[in-house]
Amino acid sequence: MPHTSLIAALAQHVTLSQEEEAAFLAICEIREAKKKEFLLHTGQPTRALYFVQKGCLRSFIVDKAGKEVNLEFAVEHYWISDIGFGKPALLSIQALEPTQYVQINIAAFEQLTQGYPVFNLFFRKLLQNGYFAFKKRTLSGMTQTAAENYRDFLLKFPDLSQRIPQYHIASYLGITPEFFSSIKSEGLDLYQQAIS
Amino acid sequence: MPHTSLIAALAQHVTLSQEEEAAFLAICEIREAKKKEFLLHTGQPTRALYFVQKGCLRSFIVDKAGKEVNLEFAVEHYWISDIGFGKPALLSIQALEPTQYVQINIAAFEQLTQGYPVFNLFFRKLLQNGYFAFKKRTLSGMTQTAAENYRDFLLKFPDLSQRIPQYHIASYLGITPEFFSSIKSEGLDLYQQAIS
DNA sequence: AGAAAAGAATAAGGTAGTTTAAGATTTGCG
DNA sequence: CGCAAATCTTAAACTACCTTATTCTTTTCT
Repeated sequence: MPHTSLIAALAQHVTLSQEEEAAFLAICEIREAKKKEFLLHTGQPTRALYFVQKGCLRSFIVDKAGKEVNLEFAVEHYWISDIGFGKPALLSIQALEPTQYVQINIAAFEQLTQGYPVFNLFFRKLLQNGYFAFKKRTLSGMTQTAAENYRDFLLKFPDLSQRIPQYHIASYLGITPEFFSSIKSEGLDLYQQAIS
Repeated sequence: MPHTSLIAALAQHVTLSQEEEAAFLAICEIREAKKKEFLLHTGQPTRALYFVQKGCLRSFIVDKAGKEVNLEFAVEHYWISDIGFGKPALLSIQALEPTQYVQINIAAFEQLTQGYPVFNLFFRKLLQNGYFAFKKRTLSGMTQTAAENYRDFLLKFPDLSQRIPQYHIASYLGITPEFFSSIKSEGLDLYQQAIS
């Protein structure tokens, strides 16, 4: 059952009939990305959304100074995408590990909503969730110190710090790898507090 | 025609029949808020979204230190809301000027989508737009200097700096009123560049 | 396995933005 | 109008985080 986790993810938001489920699966493509492979480059029209079955993807932008800034990580059972469908993508999306994912073409999805309106609701909820999570993280980023944000990261992605380079985490936290290294060596107590 | 601007805002996203338009207007309530009046308090269940016809609303949170952090301003023809419908609101929403707005109850809206599925699409687009705009601003905030963010603010809300206290703008930019005051006195040239 | 490349730690010096505090100016309101 | 409260400015001391540079460690590639 290659789609088990995907079906479970759908069920979180909507209840589907057998027929709807099948129609949805028909537009899903299972794909593999090698480590460092790009699924989307900034500036390309956004054509798909992605659901990670195994591995890890990141979304990021390049700032004026040419530095990459990580926005989101998507590990097992996470959705990820740029958002301005049709418009040129703000973000790039890249695999940080060999990754197995489901690709859902937006045009095909729009088609699908014609015949099965329930997917409008599904997509709406997905967007709401993503927007909510992003807003929450942004707010934390604005009002907390870097060490506190790191603690939040560890709670949200318990094993990810063992799987990807630290400079990607630093970038996600909005700090330099050097400063990240220094808060780690000082502030491990914060994490101890968090998990205890 | 008290709803002219609202209808125009709908038309940006979807094409509606007379009947659909009427059905939508039936669930809209026109309201007035006095200056400083709250439309939503953090922690309350989110029940509505708002469309500003005249005036200005802000959304904000209170951080751990007790300080208010402004997230979004909504002036004429802007939508604003918390996003985690049903869940306790992350944000508070408050009027910064005497404001005339349209309130759309979420439960009533959900009802409406039963009979008129086009509103699922509408809402989805509204969310996409909001998410996109928020993401864009957040990214700018992360990669730009405060003076550059201020310039972007002036371009997006040309007259708002004359209408509301400056400390609200400072809060929106994520800086203190004192530092805001200092970048203003130095960096007006940036704005001159921007509008020329 | 061994060379090359990528990543991590540490340290010194620098800057954007904060804090605190005081004074100046504007606004709201009886 | 006139006073009180709210808002804005300036400035000095301070802090979180950055930059650059060097060394050490780990991973990747052939």
